Amino acid sequence: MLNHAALDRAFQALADPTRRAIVERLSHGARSVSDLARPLAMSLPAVMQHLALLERSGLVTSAKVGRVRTCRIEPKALSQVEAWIHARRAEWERRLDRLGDYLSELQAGGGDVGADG
Amino acid sequence: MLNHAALDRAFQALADPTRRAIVERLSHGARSVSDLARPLAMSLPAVMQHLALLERSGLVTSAKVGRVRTCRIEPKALSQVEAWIHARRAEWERRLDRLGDYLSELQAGGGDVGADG
DNA sequence: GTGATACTGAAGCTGATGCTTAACCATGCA
DNA sequence: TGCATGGTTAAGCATCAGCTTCAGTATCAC
Repeated sequence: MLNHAALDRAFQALADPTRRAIVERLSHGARSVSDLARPLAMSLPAVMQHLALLERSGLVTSAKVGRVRTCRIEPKALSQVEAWIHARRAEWERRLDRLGDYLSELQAGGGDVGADG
Repeated sequence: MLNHAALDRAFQALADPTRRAIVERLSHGARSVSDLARPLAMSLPAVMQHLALLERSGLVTSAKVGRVRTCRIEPKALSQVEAWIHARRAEWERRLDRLGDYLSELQAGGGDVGADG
């Protein structure tokens, strides 16, 4: 399980459109730093800063061979972010279901709801 | 489908720990503004700014009855963020699978890989 | 060794973000 | 009518995020 701080970094990493573009790109295959930088309208150091953040967040790993650093996605971190969102949505929908059930019951009985506030 | 800008706002909204705490809280049921603010170590206006951002992002909706504004989760927006992450992870894993298949084939044949860079 | 390529480090600028305080408005209630 | 409650607005401030440029270092090809 991703701890609080790590989840924090992961969400923060994904908040930036450039970094999401990088993740999207990397989902199609590992890429070198300058390869990732080429289509982006910014300097190489700027891209490196994004990559550093992605790596600190655990979403991306990289390894250097010779002078080329190759970056790739870390699917585990990605799936843990996914899990967090899913859990919140699932909990909400579970509640709605229970409320639905309760309201159905009431139709055959009587009383007060207390709703969902 | 969530457009680019909306997805952007949603990810940005979730980047902040306070806002994620609010979403987490709301997943257990709708809440009023001051109710949400109570456990948070900040002023009410600060919480309102977070809520405004969450609402602009589409993750949260709210309605005012009398003087009380009640906030609730918008599961659709949440699931679209979830979908984005899932798609990236799925794509990466699909690639890994194909690469695995290819490598298996090679073991029964011969040639060059071209790997995943 | 020389030059090109690929990346790295550091400093600095600018606008956005997250907060604060100090008002203020609207509703509920005695 | 007057006071408490719940929310809202506006202004200001400190910090941070994202970018730039400039100046490196390491590797590779010749």
